Amino acid sequence: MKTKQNTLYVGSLAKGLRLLRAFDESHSELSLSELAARTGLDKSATQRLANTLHIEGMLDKDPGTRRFRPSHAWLEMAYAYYWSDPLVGQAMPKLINLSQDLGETVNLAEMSGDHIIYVSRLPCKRTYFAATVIGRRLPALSTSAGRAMLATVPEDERRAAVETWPIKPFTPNTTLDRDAIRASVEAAVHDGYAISKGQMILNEMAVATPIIGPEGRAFAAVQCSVSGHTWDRERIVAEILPRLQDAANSISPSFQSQRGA
Amino acid sequence: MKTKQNTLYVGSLAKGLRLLRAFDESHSELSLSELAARTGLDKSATQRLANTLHIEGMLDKDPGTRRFRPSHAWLEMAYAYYWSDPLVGQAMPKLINLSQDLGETVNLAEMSGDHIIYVSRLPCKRTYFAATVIGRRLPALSTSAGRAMLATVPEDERRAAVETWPIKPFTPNTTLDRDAIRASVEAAVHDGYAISKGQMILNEMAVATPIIGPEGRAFAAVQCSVSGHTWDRERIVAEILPRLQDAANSISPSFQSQRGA
DNA sequence: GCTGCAGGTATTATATTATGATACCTAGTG
DNA sequence: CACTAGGTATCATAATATAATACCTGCAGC
Repeated sequence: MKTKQNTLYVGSLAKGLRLLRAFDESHSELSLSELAARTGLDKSATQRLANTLHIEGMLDKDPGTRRFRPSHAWLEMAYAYYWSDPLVGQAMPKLINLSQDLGETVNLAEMSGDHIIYVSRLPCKRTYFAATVIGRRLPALSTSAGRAMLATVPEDERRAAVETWPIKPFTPNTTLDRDAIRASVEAAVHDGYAISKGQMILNEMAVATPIIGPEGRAFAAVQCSVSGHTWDRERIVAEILPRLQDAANSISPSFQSQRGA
Repeated sequence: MKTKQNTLYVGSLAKGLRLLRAFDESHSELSLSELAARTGLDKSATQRLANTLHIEGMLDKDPGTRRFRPSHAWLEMAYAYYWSDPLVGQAMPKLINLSQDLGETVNLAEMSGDHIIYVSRLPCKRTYFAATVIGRRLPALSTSAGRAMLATVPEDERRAAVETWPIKPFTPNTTLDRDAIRASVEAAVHDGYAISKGQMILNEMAVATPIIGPEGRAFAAVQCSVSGHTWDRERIVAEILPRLQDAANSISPSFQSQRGA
């Protein structure tokens, strides 16, 4: 193992985590050999690590197919996360009120490197599955929430982000032109909110307002998703935005603790 | 390490997982020494393992306080879980409809050993925080969902569960008398649903109907929580139950894959 | 019904890797 | 200012993870 030659680094643990990360949206259950292939570990290592994870209750194993799946422990981890994130506790009641008030889907997103991650979702209308579950990470530049947050950081940093952060097409309409993205972000600087259309799924519209943190900088945003068939920009600004902003502002208290190293 | 003397068991990985499990509801951020104390590992081991988890992005570290916290990766794990659980995809749209229809909080619970775990929650009214986040595990015998599910298993198994599964007081009204619990479960056998009152929090009421699986046995339930101040048993049966049952029945298709070893 | 193969399971000798004792820093307290 | 608690770094040691290999099992094709 030529990786991290550090006596404070436990390779076996890191490899075990690689097994966990092998599961995602399109790999929801994996056999031993698939795990080995996806992690790049050899058969023996995979066997030992997967077995350990199974014994420890992190992976379920179908006795018939011998395939591994994430266990309920993965949900318990989300539960523990929630208690550790001071924002969620503050925001939850206001988000519930907001979603009931609007009758539309309301989300809480946080900045996570150059992505955003949905921390809480309150779906009110049926949509596609991925829009209803928490923990989804999306490129910040392609989301209204990400742009609304970016709008609160200093100009140089903002520009750098628009130039370098990753983007990739989700729909034929996903904006891949960084100039267009910059325009959208700068509009958000001016307006204090961001609206996007069809970035993640066709005909979906989203509006987001930042939750301002300690130094005027946002690490989170409240976002509302609606159907582009029944809503347009004007009506969103008139009917949704005011209440969205009220909610975001009422959450804003001091969130000193920034995450990461 | 006298544990699992098995060559297919990687101790370091298991120890790393112990660190992760050290975080919970009442331990949302931990220092190195607290981690060591809670896991029973010595200082050096804790240091190395925590450091590894930090490098791998599983733990955030506050640069000021040097305390560790669950990272966003913990939410991503929930996301991966959702894709692996066939029930969630089936149930979600119906649950959304149901919650909008009722205007009350709707939950999806699954059996997890002798506990239930909330897999999806759609809060409609403000309640206490723990009732709004997924991944919470509760003793099955103390919940309407658990009792509704138990009601679908063979009699001997059911009796054994009522006798032996854990219970503990959450409120002064939590039922600790196993005879009373048996009565409640047997009522659910007869009625096809379970109603509980004040088990987890004072004056909260809950009604649950099982999602019937392959051999007539339920591994999941749809549950609705309401305030005991504004609802009573009769009104729940009259107004909530029918729609709850419709929802549960419409989900029921074949869920062959049972979890665990 | 037999053969071959893919995928899962079990064993073992080897040395790489995790270990934990100890020493060193740093910041906060009395 | 001295003291302490808590975090960080180092290192010799052997315990532990490793990966090669052999063994099962069940399925597909003949």
